[in-house]
Amino acid sequence: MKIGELAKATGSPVETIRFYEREGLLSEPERTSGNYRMYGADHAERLAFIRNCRTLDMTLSEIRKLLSFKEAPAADCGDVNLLLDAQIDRVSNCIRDMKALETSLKLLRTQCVKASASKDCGILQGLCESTSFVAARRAHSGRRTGNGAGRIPPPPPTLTPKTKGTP
Amino acid sequence: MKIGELAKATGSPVETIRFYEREGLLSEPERTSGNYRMYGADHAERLAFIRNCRTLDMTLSEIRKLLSFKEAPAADCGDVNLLLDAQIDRVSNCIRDMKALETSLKLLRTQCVKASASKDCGILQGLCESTSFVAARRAHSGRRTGNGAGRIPPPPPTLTPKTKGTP
DNA sequence: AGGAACCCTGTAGCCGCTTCAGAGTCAAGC
DNA sequence: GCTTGACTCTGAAGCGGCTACAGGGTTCCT
Repeated sequence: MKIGELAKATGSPVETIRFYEREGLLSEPERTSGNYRMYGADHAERLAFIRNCRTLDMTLSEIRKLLSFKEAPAADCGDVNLLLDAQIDRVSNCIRDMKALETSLKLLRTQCVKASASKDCGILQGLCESTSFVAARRAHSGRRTGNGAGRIPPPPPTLTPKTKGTP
Repeated sequence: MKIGELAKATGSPVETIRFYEREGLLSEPERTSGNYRMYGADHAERLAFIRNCRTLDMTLSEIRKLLSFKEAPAADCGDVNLLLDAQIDRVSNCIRDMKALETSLKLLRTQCVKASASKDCGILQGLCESTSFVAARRAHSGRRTGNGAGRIPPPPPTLTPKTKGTP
């Protein structure tokens, strides 16, 4: 099938399929005389696997690992379990953090029940101060070094104005 | 104070402060004769505001809006409430989705309790199929058009191999 | 005077796509 | 045969929110 058909069959955008090919997740398919990609059932299956993993929020590098396990059918699958456990951990932590965030937001929201002038708005004032509303969300969530485009979400700042000074 | 002092005072990396300046969230400060940025208390306050908002996972464009409300002290703050409500909504939806994800992952995890050969691993097999493990996580979470680097998290695929065919 | 610790600008990288520009291919209908 | 339109191709750039360099300049302390 052509790329558009594969796209329809799996529900993935065409561009994403080409992207996975560039990334080495999908092998390069045969081409027609007109240079169109032609896919078979094996490609569709592999793509479905990838999309399933993505739906479970795994990174592409994790998916790469899983695919390599799939390709070594005699190997020990213990690492698959580890990988999944790590993912479950990440998601659980994320839920915990998001709940704290929700609490902070709702608390902040109570500071201004009815519309008034901005200068009297308890929300804007709350956002100026440091401690109370934001306190819940600090530390934890093992900030994976490297980048910051937090999927699962950003573990951003730690905010606690230190009394300045150069020690 | 110099940028490093501001950084220490607010707990934000120096590079982030420069980044906010480039993005127009912080105004350009005065410079010393040696071209060093020199900040005052007003900058520190504004930066604290921004970091608080980021801690609450607001986007920079939302923060820009909030800052503009702050700067128009006579304006109606109803939109601040709306903005916060939208954020609360997003976070709540995210939590719901993440819980479904957690459920899927844990279900999948039960498919392989003890390490064996990859080819017999229930997890890898589960990831090949489409329905069961992944089913929880479909539709909803209003995929904001534009980009895909989902903060709060990605609303990825919809996977349901349609019976192919060109209708 | 020398060296450490800071600061500057500018650019590239992270993730997982998405979107675009500009061109080519192919099947159907006239 | 010729046009139309739907598809496909490549390559590069953009999103968000930073982070991390490289290659220099400035200040402060000894």
